[in-house]
Amino acid sequence: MDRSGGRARHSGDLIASLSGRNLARNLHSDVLWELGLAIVSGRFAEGEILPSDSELLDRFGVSRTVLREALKTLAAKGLIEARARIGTRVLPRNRWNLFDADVLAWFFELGPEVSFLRSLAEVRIGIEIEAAALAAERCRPEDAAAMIACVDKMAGSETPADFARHDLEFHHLVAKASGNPFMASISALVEMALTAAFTISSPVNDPAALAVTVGVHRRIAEAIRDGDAHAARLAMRDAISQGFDRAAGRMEKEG
Amino acid sequence: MDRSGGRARHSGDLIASLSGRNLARNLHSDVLWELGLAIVSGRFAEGEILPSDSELLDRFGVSRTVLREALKTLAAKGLIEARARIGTRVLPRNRWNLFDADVLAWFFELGPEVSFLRSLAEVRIGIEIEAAALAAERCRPEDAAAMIACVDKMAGSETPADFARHDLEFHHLVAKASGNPFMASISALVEMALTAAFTISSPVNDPAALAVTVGVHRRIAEAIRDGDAHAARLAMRDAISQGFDRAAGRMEKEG
DNA sequence: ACAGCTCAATTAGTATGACAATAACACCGT
DNA sequence: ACGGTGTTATTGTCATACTAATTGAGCTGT
Repeated sequence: MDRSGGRARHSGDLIASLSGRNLARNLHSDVLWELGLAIVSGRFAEGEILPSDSELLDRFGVSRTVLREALKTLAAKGLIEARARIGTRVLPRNRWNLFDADVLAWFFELGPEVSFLRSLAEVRIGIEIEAAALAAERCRPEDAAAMIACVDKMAGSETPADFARHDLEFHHLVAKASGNPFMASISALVEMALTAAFTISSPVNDPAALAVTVGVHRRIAEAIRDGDAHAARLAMRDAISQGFDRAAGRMEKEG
Repeated sequence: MDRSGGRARHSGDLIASLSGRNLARNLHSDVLWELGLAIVSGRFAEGEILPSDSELLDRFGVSRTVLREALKTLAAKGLIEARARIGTRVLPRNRWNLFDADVLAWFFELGPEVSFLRSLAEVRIGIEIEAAALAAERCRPEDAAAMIACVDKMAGSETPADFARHDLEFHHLVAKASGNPFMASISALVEMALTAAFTISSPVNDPAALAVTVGVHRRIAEAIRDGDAHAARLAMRDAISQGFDRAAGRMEKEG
């Protein structure tokens, strides 16, 4: 119907741009996003059979090739499964690949609930605490120096976007210093998502909050530099839960 | 070449069966696996342009439809990116979706190195420690009872496969009790992968090791039942690192 | 009336060939 | 030397077949 229409990808666009993703404007990506959003939002419920090829063909006005490639992409992300004579079924949520950038973006596009953000923050705590501890044991002096420098840049940030970028960079440095590719991959994803959601509630306009945030990040960097895994754990937990509390508090106040 | 041939998916098959995946034997999945393995193994290096459509068409002897759907699936998993006139490029590893069941399976198919397994175990520690702590705070009495019952079944296991299944079930119960869908999703994936790798080094044939393993799992369940998040953390860390140490030790001993 | 079988209908899977859009590169005019 | 322009290779899209798999209805034999 409104295929050529509004194309309102608000938070999805933000996440997409943060992740360095090329928002290619090809047909199959349009269909993909529309179907992905419909599934994640529950308009196509779990276990439900979605319309047959020919009906979707009509609805989107694209060729079978395009439709099928979009469906294959959804299948690759674990959202659907196609079987002959049955149709294409929406898989239960526990089969979805929640750590896929697109799937996450679809959740955010729909205006994620606080419980969703909390779950994500909990994952972040688990992963990054461990990453900080590993970094304390493994990182080279120049890695630690880069972290300290990054904290200084955070302290000097003047806009929320600036602050968010340096914050992101800091956590990325820690993840990289952990020497664990999974840590780097997952924390990049989660941070990207949460940053998109939390940039609004930045501490840059509140000098006291800014000082606290910068201070706790400095504690992380110094603990890592000193090889103190235990202190690094504690400081990282503080940093993340503080950030979440601040954002969640503001969310509940505003909406 | 040997498209119709041996189809030797050893550890991949194990992971596939554990994950309840239907190993559909359609053409596009054959092409997908062959290309996926080639990329993960580095036969198509990061940043490299892989052969054009027409060349791959010849090589695999399939239609363009099939080839393109396989490529779209790889693109959905972040392994490749196609651009007109440029070709299809293998993306850098940090863009790969390492938490995809297929991608993990390809790594295991190639005989994962100890460092790879260690990285996975580290992720598991981070995630499951947090899951155990959350479970301690949130779970209902009947959840804790189910965990205790599961520990009993572990203690009574007689074959490595039995033990692995109950072990898996235990950690699944913890993840579910945490109330965090991401925890459940990621721990399911990681456990599945590590179980496939570690079933060999099961403690069932060593009564002393079995007692230790069962004991530490019982400590987890009891801490969760008592709402003691701190104790749950400690016990979970012990459980996972013990398991990894045992498996890694055996791997290095055997070759 | 029942059990089992066969066959038709439906749906996804595969094949093929054509054309459109894109972008690197060589070419040409200035 | 430079800037615009056309060529061309490569992916993107379309349309139309045909194949394979699987369900379910209807048929058949007992």
